[in-house]
Amino acid sequence: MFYLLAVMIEHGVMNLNHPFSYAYSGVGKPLEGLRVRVEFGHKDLIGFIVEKPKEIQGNLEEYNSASQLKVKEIKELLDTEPILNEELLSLAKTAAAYYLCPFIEVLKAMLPPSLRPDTISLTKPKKAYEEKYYLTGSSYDSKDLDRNELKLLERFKAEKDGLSRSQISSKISLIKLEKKGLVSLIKKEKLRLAKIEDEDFEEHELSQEQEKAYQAIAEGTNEVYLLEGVTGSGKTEVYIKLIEKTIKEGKGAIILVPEISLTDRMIARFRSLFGDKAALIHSGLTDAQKYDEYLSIARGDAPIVVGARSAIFAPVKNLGLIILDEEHVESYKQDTMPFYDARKIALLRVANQGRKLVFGSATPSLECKARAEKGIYQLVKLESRFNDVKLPQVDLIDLSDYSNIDYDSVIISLPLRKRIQETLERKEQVILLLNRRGYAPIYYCRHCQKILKCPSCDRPLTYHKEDKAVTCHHCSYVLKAEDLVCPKCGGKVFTYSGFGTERVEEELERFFPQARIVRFDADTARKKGKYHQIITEFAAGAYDIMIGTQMVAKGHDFPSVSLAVALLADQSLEFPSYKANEDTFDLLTQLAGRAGRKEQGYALIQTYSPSNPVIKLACQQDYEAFYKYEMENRKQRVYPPYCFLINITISGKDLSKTEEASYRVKDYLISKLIREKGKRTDIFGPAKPFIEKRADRYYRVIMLKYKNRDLIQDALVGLNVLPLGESDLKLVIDVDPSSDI
DNA sequence: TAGACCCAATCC
DNA sequence: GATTGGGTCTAC
Repeated sequence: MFYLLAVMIEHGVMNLNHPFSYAYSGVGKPLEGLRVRVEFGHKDLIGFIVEKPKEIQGNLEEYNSASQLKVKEIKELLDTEPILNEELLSLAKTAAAYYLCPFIEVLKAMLPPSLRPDTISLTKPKKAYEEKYYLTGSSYDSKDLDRNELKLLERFKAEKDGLSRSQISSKISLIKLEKKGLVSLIKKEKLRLAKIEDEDFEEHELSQEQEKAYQAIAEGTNEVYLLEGVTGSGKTEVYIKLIEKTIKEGKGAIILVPEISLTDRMIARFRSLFGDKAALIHSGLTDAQKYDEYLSIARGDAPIVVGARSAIFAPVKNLGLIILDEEHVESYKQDTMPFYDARKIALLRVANQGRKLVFGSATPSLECKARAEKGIYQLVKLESRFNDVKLPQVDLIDLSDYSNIDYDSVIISLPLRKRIQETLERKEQVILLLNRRGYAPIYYCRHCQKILKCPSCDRPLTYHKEDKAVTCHHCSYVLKAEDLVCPKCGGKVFTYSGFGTERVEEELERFFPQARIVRFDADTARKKGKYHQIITEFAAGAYDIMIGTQMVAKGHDFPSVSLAVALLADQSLEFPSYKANEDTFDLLTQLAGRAGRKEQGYALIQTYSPSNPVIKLACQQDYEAFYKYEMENRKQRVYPPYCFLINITISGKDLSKTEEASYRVKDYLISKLIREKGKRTDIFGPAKPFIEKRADRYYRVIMLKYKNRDLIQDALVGLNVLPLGESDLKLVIDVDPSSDI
């Protein structure tokens, strides 16, 4: 007798995305959900048992000769119990089908490195133990102990957490005490959890409005809620109360924030309320920490999970509530395999489970808001701000109006200069946003005007003055700015145009020599700990002005900021994505929200298009009006939420072969979706994406707009096994892409 | 004619 | 994804 196992192997490719049969005739019973070590071809790989093992009578040889397979015996069972519970296992299956990606890739995304069905998991940290001496006996006659032994015994009595060998100087007394059975060496699991800085939080009673919102969700019968509340309306307090209730009912909760940096405050707050019942999960933890946090969640020791995107897969026992804060933020969507969206996964996890899901936002995504309006989600609003602080007043500065511009600086207009000066005089802080790193985005030869471009990506290189380098922001290409030679004319003199944060910083230093200025972008935050350092120092008032990329707008609390400025709002508006309007509105709202946490603040928007409706609505801080405007826009152009999108990207090293293949893919889709089904599905492209070439590969995108996924699922599954001709050509499917380019 | 090189097939 | 094995090309 042996067990026949259906095993998925670790290679995350579509043509291996089916179970392979293996045999197990060793001791014990293999289970669905265990990892195994198997020989696949000629290599040892990790596999994952995906079905309930079948008992087969007779021996393996007989079985193999009866079937045409050459079933091999597995080499080893790697786990003693399933690494995923039933819910997560079935979630993985659903997600793999929805995102059209290999099942094993979803598992890898769900599990910490140490538990992944992946060869690397074998070398990753496992449980750590710590050996300490503990007081284990109590009956002794003090006459039998010498002075040193008694002294040591007293220490043991005082130290409940035990003493490690190195903490004890008198080893002889220790051995004597051990022999007398009074102390003994005990091996305990050591948790390598992330250190949380102690912070004091004042927890307030809920306001009437907050209480009402809490009641609506706590007593509602819906599964999904949208908690719509302006910045500063106190959504977090409502979350906390909901989680308290969930814990009291003996259930667990997950709360997601869009970025790792925002988990700091959240976890600190939850640890101060719930102690070690709150676990933290995000990709910035060490592998050991991820493993320990994961296990303490899976065991039920930590029923509350705080985290970024990947925490949506946390194995919370008896999960009752998921909260997704800042629901509209695009970082909930992963832009690499398996391209999942935490919002979608959250919806899958609450479906038909008697659980609740709360989406929170000041500017909900159109999809979410539309569903709330339709009554699919229950809409709960928070309309007043904490302490009744008024929303910031937002003013426009028209950059196309010459009277605003002093040619001494194009980017820091005259009215802006005045407002910064006034703010500094009041000893208040200023935040400036420019969504572009580096000194200048264009670097060109003074002699022949040739713009330097990345040889791999064909996009202009950015000049970084501080690093004395020109770099490509789409790949890792870097050139030293010294002794550069123009590839076209051999010229040696270069100049630049346009503005990046570095250059604005320099301008600010020129205009406000007395001000303390800090730059906050991926370049200055890169170094470890710098991110946090800049935020805390700025919040503590160590600087007067912060200039940075969009990370300055993220939900950090800077009480002394009274002026927030978008230096060039047109920048994000002109981005060729159907979401450009929404992203711009969100960014400007988010930025304005940085000003005036204590009392009314001000925001300034510099723009070349002051009559643009999105900019105007952002100035009025009118989300509802923006929602109506943009819904109409989407309806006209048929974009989500009026349809769903799928992007199919074909890439290759050879441009013409890539194009040829993409037309073949389109032909396939036409034959499957239009001719065969007779259903109307819109197929667009192949088009050149915004970044047509990246790291020596050319890209083409085909976009599908559809309304009913069931009707196109077969065709999509077929796409994954479509022969592309060249082995170098790649096809990637992105379901619900975060943009259409 | 060995070795390089490329592609398609196969992996249970 | 990685390897293999067979076919073809290439240099001496």
